[in-house]
Amino acid sequence: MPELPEVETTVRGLARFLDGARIERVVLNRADLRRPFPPDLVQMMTGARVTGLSRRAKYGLIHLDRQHSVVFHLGMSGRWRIDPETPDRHDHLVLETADHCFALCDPRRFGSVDMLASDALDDWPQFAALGPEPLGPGLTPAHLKAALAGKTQSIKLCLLDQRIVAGLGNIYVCEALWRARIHPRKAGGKVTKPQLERLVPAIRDVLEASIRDGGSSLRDYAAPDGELGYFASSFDVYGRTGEACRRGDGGTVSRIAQGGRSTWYCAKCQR
DNA sequence: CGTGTGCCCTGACAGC
DNA sequence: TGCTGTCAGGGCACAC
Repeated sequence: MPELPEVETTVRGLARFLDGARIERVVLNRADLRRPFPPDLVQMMTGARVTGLSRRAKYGLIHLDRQHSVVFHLGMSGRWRIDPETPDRHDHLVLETADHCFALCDPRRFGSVDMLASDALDDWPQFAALGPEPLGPGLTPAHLKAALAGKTQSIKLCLLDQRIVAGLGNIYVCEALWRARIHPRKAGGKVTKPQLERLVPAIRDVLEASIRDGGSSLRDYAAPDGELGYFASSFDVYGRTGEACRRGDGGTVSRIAQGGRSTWYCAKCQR
């Protein structure tokens, strides 16, 4: 499910019921996802109070009052189910507070759960390698200009590289390139300055719009099996093979493969 | 170094 | 009603 907006929405949804609560019970239903669960995860979380939740790139963080933070990644198919009515065979980690139950469900198991000292999060290799947050002050045309300099790789694949910008995935890269009218096959190093100046707000706008959509669904988040997904109706190109370009330029949305994944774009307006 | 490929895993859907 | 093939929001290990 998750790119940055979905993780942000998930973290906000979890925070509503988990922030400040004491974790009374922790159940692990298997030993690993992408990686083994931390060996001391259950012991550290059981009885701990949650002091806050946050997000970095596509990672969600649960901060505990024991100088440690639990870091989760939802991979391709991960989601948190709040107060599920029935268990799911892919609920791998389950947390219980006095009032609520939280199940980390991930059928494909591409996700991960790690635990780190809260004051050393920035040193964690996975975090240290990340580029700037796209919604923070670090994402500027100048940053992209420098990060993309000399790149022969396509701009599509460059934007999926979490070292260049942190948190974009396949959907929102397609959407941002469409908004900025940049051809996905254009070499990263050859994207012009005017294009970069369009790309930065395009990235911000598409992420912020999606977070707003997610936020509007938070109202029902506590519903049994409440689930946050993508808002496909709001996509302009993703998955729209053969449809008319929503810019109204007479172009048609094409689908190509890049790096083994699909890209959708309009050849008429994206150059 | 930068770049390209394949794999991890389950489930949904199309076509026969 | 099966089967089979393809594809899916991510990231990493490896080969060149």
